[in-house]
Amino acid sequence: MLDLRLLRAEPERVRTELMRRGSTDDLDRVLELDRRAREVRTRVESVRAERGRITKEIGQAKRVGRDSDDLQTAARALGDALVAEEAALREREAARDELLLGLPNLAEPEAPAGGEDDAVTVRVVGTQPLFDFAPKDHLEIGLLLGGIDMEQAAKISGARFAYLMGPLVRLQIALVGFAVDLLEARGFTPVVPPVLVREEAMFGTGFFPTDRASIYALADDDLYLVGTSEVPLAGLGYEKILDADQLPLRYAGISTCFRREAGAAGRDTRGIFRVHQFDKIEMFSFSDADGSSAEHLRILGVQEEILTQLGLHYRVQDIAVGDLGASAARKFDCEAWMPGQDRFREVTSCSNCTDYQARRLNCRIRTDAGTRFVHTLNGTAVAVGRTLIALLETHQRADGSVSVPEVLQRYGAPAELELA
RNA sequence: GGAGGGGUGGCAGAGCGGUCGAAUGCGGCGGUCUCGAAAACCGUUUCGGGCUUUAGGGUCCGACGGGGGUUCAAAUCCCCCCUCCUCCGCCA
Repeated sequence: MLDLRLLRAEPERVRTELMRRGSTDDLDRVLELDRRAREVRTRVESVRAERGRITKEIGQAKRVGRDSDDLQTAARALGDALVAEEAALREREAARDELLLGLPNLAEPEAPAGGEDDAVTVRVVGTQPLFDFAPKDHLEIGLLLGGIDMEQAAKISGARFAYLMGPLVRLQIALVGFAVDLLEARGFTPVVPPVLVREEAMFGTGFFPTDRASIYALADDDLYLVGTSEVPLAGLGYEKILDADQLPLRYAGISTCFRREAGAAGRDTRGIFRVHQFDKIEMFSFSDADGSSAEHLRILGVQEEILTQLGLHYRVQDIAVGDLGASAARKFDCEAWMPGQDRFREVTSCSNCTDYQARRLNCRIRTDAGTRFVHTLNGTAVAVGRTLIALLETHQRADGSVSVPEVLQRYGAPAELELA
């Protein structure tokens, strides 16, 4: 959520900023609704003040045993007059807030202009793996290894589900162990969070109302399956005033993630690249306003460290403003080379949400000048499914067997994955 | 799932229709005292919002888990929800 006071004080600046992201329609309506809401609020509050004065007088009269019927009549009249005004106030403020909630965050000035196709490549790391045979894609390899069964998953759960089996489970466990060790060494406290959350958490992180269609909802309970542990990790700061001295607070969430993939019909239908359920380790930081850009780069650094240690060829993309999620002010994606697709595909993503989520979550620190919203940041450490794809395809051999990076062997993975 | 008891400021804890944004204690901050410190003593100490302001403030409204209701008036009475605790049942 944007700062309403900023909208009032510098509407032109906000308009220019929102123009970069392609949407200014609601801004003027928010300002107009706000003006109208405050108009009523001023009236309502002065009537309430008047009634309060009379009510106090009644109390005094009662104590002395004096008659107060006239005062009571006057107070009742004021109260009756308030009913309609208060309803109007609620209505106008609700209308204003609903639109305000839908406005996206202001982008960092450095974020590239444009949309989906306008991401700027920051750097390319490693070299493209070369094969003296036609490289297979991860599904072929997975089948040869006996590590993936999607046909049977389709029968019991539907499209975009998979059984991960045998050697790939070993690989996942090693990946998780490796990542948790590295993250803890970088100051991130490991967390296994709730994956079912209330709608407040979804609003607080900005997934509602914008991305409601991508979230699974339970039919019989008012709970939602998280699409990322970013949601419950952000929830650690919900309605809280944090200790400023303890920032940045860093957490690494380990969870299964659930996504409906509505609107992605027909896209990436092969294999486990885009599925409804996957496991992910996610970094999340609560930072102060001054430190968030540095924290963002720090998170990106950890992501690159992981990809490098896994022996993957990747590039870093600076995402253009038009392609940012509602909460993000700046976003970097790491795209790993996937030989089976012969191109770079997203494996991690990290966003600086500045104070946008914090304002919705009401997560603050106390300063000499009062309370201030923190900044929140999130970034993928390991998205298991997509990382497996990159690993299998990058380290494959002609017969379909796969060599395993040394770091993962240290965490219990076999030196190579043999054909089933 | 059943029965009962709680949710009040950073924490503990009183208040149970009006003078209560809230006693008291602890903690925090400022000061007195001291060479310095401790102790003692004095003062101060919630958050959100409207209006206003020569920018330090002034003024008013709202908030006692959340929402609704009764009343001239609700922390206090009634209803619903959330949540914590105790006991019973069930369970990895």
